[in-house]
Amino acid sequence: MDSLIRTVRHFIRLSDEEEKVVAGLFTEVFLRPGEYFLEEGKICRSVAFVERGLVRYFMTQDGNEKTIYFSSEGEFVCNYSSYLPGKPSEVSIQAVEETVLYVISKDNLQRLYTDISMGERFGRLAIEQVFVSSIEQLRSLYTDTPTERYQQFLELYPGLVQRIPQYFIASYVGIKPQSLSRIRKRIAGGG
Amino acid sequence: MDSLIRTVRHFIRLSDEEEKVVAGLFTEVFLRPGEYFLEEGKICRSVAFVERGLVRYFMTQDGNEKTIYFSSEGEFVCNYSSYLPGKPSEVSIQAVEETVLYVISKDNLQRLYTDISMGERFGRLAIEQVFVSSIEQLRSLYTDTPTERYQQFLELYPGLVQRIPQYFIASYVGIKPQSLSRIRKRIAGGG
DNA sequence: CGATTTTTTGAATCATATCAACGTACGTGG
DNA sequence: CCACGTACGTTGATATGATTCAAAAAATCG
Repeated sequence: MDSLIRTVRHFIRLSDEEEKVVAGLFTEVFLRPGEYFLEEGKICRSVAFVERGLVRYFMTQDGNEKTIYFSSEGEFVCNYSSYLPGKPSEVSIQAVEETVLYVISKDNLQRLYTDISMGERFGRLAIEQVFVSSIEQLRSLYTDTPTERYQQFLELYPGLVQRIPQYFIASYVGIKPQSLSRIRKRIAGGG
Repeated sequence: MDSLIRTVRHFIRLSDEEEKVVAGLFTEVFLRPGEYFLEEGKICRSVAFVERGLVRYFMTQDGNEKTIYFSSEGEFVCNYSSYLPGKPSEVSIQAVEETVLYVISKDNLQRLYTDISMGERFGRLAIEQVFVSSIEQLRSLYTDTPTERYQQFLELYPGLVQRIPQYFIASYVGIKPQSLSRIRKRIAGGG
């Protein structure tokens, strides 16, 4: 739980006693590639911290999947659109590779907010961080070309291209696999 | 300040005394159409609540503006990508019509967090709400066509089409004004 | 009313989508 | 160890929809 506690400490001060409380609120969950943290139609009732590995968020539309987001080491995982209002989720969250999560239930997160002295502050700062990264993704969708977005993906998740199917990346970039294939060819060739 | 206090009360309990404190932390700001809450390149140092009117977020790219977001009555306005890390803003926030804002400085917001008993909770809940709407916009960009997004805009901001230039809406939808004009023609015609 | 801004329209162009076929890699079972 | 099936990636031809450039029409403002 080291990296989780370190992350909490990055946001707020924790007494040694509180550290134990926090650690006790999370449970370790192992996911093999393809296993789910959240399935479409179900209500998201927990938040997770990625200790190791990678997950993707995807939606099913007209029979095929659209990957819209990735979360990797050190990031928090949750579909807040389902978790916060308690509505059935429109997206699934699935492990892309061998993944270790520290999962906290809604009830336990409430306890963290109330029992830890700076708990609410932690909640606010953590969500602010996730929020800023989603704004950046929005900006990129508005202003960057698919080619640029693919290259940014390469920088953001180095080494990942080799490990995951290209059609995950294609839909994250906002295009079809065939088009990504052509873009890659163009990049490799003339520039 | 009624609607602001009502919104705060929607999230947390406020004593009568705290209500006065909160009201004292905000200042009323009037903006005429075209005036700015935040200009590109400057650091966003406050958060605002829209009492009346409408603002747009836009970026300048290759000489022309791209509107990426609107905030209207009852919503909080801030470029968190600038406000939170204290970096120069890449976007401007501008009044589209006659707008009344209640503005709170970063310092005063900190006071709200610390001096109001459930202040941190309010901060968390308020940003959660904004966050969920940005996720919805992301989802829409990934899965909806420009035509669908335009129709959703009509539903989301009814009556606004008549009051603001179409090229604001076009870039919000993610297309050029000429294309929106053609889409509108298609919708008006065959369906 | 005249000037300026915004919207519409047309024609040509560009990029991605689509449909379909083929190539390649991987893993399983014979 | 090889043959086969499946999943993934590439490629080609064509279609679709948005973009671009340009100009005209319509709306807005002083």
